[in-house]
Amino acid sequence: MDAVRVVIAECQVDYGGRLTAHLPMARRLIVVKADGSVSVHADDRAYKPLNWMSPPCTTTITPAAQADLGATTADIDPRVREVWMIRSKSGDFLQISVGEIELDYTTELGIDPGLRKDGVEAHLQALLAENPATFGEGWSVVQREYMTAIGPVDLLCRDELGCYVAVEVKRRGEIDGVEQLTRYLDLMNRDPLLGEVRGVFAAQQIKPQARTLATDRGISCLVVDYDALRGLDHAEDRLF
Amino acid sequence: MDAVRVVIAECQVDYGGRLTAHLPMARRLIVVKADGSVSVHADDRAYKPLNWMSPPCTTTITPAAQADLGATTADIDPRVREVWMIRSKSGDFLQISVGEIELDYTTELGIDPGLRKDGVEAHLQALLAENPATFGEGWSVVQREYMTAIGPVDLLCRDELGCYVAVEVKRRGEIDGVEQLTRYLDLMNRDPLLGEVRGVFAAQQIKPQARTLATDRGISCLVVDYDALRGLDHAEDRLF
DNA sequence: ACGTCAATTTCGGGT
DNA sequence: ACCCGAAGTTGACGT
Repeated sequence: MDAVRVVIAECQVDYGGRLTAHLPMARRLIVVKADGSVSVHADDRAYKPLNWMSPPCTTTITPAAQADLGATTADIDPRVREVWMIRSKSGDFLQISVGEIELDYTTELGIDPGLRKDGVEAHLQALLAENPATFGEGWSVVQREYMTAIGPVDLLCRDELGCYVAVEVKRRGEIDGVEQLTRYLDLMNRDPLLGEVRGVFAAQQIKPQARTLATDRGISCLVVDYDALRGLDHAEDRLF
Repeated sequence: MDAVRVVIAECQVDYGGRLTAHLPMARRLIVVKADGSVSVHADDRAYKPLNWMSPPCTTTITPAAQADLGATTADIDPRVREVWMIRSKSGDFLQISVGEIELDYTTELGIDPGLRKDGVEAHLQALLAENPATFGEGWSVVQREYMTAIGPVDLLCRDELGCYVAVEVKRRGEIDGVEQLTRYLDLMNRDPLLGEVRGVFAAQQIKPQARTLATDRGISCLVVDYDALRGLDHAEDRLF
């Protein structure tokens, strides 16, 4: 069924799976997408639903009269007209007890052309790789995504003295990124071929605690101006 | 305006802010909530919209004819009937160029009674705090959320010999949790008042890599059975 | 399939 | 307001 269904109705919701959750009866927006996913929204909390079921999952709709026959645990709310049971393969379930329905609209949307993004971490890494002078005069990039046993280092560089430097690139520099770079440096500094490897933590923004931790570990911090870098990039495009 | 608005329409979307993104013209589901948030959905990707604007933000709707007057950069798609400009205070914007509208429905949902959850990390921590024998005979809990300079340790305990033990509680134990506990232990072991502090990593599930890293650092791992603990809890309720 | 890491993460709680 | 950590995180990518 390749369509979206939008429902506004009184409903009560019970979820069981990685946790259990309950929503008392109230009027809400229910969206069923072509992928089978179901989400239940209140009129706040931005785009996050109160409760949901991710695809793949299957929905079974039962009239309240029949659902009643199987109900042994508790009385069914008399307002309930039908029960939607949505199950995933992992055993999660979302039970929506639907009362009065105010809107029930189904339509086809077709395939979406998809989203084009610009400005994510990968672009920042690419721009830095093309402009190693951002780190300092005489710096060069040895390799992007330099593989180690525990994962890829974003940029492996050499400084003006030829010393290796591992660069961790983040859009927003937080403590996790420093931990990540620390793990790489610990490993790389056991490799005699590389000699002593220094670390640079490069991000558009660096949180104070991340900077403190980095400094404490002898890692340099570099705040990168994405727009300026992109400008450099465009300037080069014009020159050559 | 305390209401939800559900629109199904042809639209093109342009976002600028922390990154830039573009969606070509296609039929989509647009949801405007009472908090002012706007989200644009395709019929897949579960509950995540293709693009959105989080509250607080303000929406200005302009008929295409007028929007055209201000258009200097590019021709406006002739299918566009009105332009929604949604702006946040931080300068992010979401521009939705709306074409043919298939559905436009607005209604009040009222205040939602809200979601009740059970089984999150806080509950696991509370159950462990009430049942320190889970860690071992003769263990006691000194404090929950024991504050350190770099954040709160989930549980500070004493073992059967009276030695301090820092416990990190997770629903799912992964490498980040081990790093977190390691930072706490590094700090606490500099405090002469505590003496030597050991570490315990307690979770419902522990990933192999997390276990390996923990063991390597002298941190004990404990897999906790949430249901059994809850059972203990209920048993106690009945006994006293 | 699993592990790793990014995300316009979002969301809630504390200081 | 910022900072921190949890989340039913979700999602993409590589092994």
